[in-house]
Order: sequence, then structure tokens, then C-alpha cells
Amino acid sequence: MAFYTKDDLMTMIHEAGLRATEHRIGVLFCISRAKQPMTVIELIETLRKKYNIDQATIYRNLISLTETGLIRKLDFNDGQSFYEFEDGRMSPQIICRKCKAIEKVEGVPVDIVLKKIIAKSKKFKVANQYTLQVYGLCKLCS
Amino acid sequence: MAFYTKDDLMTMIHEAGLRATEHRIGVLFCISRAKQPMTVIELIETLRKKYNIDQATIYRNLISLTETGLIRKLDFNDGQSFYEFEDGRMSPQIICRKCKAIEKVEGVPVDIVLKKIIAKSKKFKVANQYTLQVYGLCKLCS
DNA sequence: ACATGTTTGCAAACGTTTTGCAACAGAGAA
DNA sequence: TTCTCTGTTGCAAAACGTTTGCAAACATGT
Repeated sequence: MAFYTKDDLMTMIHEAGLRATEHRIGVLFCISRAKQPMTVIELIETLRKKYNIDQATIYRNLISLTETGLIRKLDFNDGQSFYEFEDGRMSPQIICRKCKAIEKVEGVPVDIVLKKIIAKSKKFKVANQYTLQVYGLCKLCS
Repeated sequence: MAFYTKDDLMTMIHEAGLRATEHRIGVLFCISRAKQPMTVIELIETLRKKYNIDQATIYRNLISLTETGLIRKLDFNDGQSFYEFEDGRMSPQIICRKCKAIEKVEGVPVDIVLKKIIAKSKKFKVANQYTLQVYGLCKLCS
């Protein structure tokens, strides 16, 4: 897990073609230091306390940071949206049905399956992103 | 793709421990005959026209039918919820970023990857469901 | 420091989903 | 068939997460 300084993030934001405002850096910093993908609710609560950022600003920053590829949006099947720092490596996640804990499982060769899916598909011949979510009960809840 | 009569569906609903009301059968029938997973908006529109069902009733039926495992809820990363008939076989889907077309790709051995994920996981040892969504551009849009 | 276009806060609007309640209807028993 | 009990429905209102319009504030390049 990367551990960027605010200066690092500022540079990334500039390179993405956005202005490095205090609030935008704050949003990105918060997401980059989170141990798990964060819900919008968590982000609003945290950022309002820490930097007194308006929720509209947070939503707008989540959009701009997602569009420029600095963060990634995740949707699980419960209506909530999660955001995580974009580290360039997409990985499958396991989600606990009970406590909603999310574990990112790295180092699993998903590409092979993706290729098979595209090969079997009738309507697609190119695909560049995926989400693989596994649902179960974590050791603490089972 | 299964092709159930309303009587079939009535039996399924009974076996799920729910009352087979005209409206609940209607909702399940509509979903079971759909060629693609349907959005809630589509369902509300269709069912209001066809059976004059209130939207609150539709939402409540989607919940009860999902809870009893007769239908399945799908979330893609665009905020909309989709529902499809539960045929017991979970399959990966490819979604077109542009036209939002969904193709269900059957016959791909995903289980192998799932086992690897669980094997690598630190917090989980059991998992029973997954969603695998691949994003790209379909042949018509690319 | 200035000029430019971006970003922000506020409040209001928006679309989807949920709720409370009284009326209704399905399923089993009499 | 009729009765009874409980699950289900319609309606309207509320709740919820997200988006918008606008004027003020700000970041960046000159």
C-alpha cells in the first residue's frame, strides 16, 4: 500500500490536469491513507470534521478524481458506493455479508478468466476493466 | 433460459414461503421472461402499464423475491440496480460502457479463480457467491 | 499583482427507495 | 363455502443519497 505525502498527491493532481486545491488534496489524502475502500458517508463525515468541506464539494471531487483516474469507485450490491485510491492494480475483493468487511485479495491471476470470457462473448471483443466481488462470511462472523 | 408458466412461478413462490398474490406473480413473471436483467425503472414502467402495480409494491416484492432467492439483484457501477431471474447459475457479465448493453457469458470456469481467491484470503475461508463484471465496448459501439 | 478559468459553499432540487397506515386479499381451518 | 388470521397492497409522505445554480473565493500562468 502506497503512502504518499500531500506534496506527492499535489503533483499527481497537477499531472491529472486539475487544480490542487486544499480541499481536493484533502479528499485524495483521506482516500489514499484509508485501510479499506471508504463509503461516501464516511468520507463526508471525516472530511467535514477534518477540513470542514461541504458535501457538494466532496461529491464533485470524487467525480473529478475518478474521471482522471486518481481514485476508483466500487459498487457492492448494497446501494452504497465506495472509493479507493487507484494503485493501478485491480484486484478481486471478498466482502463479508454480515459485518461488511472488505478484503482485497492481490496476486490472483484473473486475466486468464477475463480472456476466456471475451473469447466466449458474442457481442464483445475488447474489454479493459473488471470488478470481481466474492461474498461470504469472514472468519470473525462465521 | 427457463420459460416458466405463471403456475410454475406460483408454486415457486409458495415453496419460498410467500403468498402468491397476483402482483407478486406478475413481478416474477416479468423478470423471468426478460431477455436481459431489468432496471427498477423498467420494471416499474412495465408493471404499472401491464398490471397497474404501485411502485412501493414493486420495491417490496423485489426485496421479498430477492431475500427468498427467486430473483437476483445486480449492481453495476452506475448507480442503477438490475434484477434477473435466479436460475442457479451465476455467470460473468460484460457491460458496454457506451450503450450499457449487458451480455451474460455462460460456461466460463470461474470456480477455479474463486478457490484461489479464498486460498489467498486472510480473513475468509468460505464464500458462496460472486459477481464478475467486465467493462468494455461492444462490437456495435467500438 | 493581475487576469483567467476552476473550484467552493450554500440552499434548493432531484430521482430513487422506504415508510406508516388503513384497506384488502390469500391460505388454511371450520 | 365462510371465517379468521396474517401477509400484502395503495396512497401519500418522508427519507435518502446525489446533483445543480449561482455568486463568491481561489489556484494558476503571465
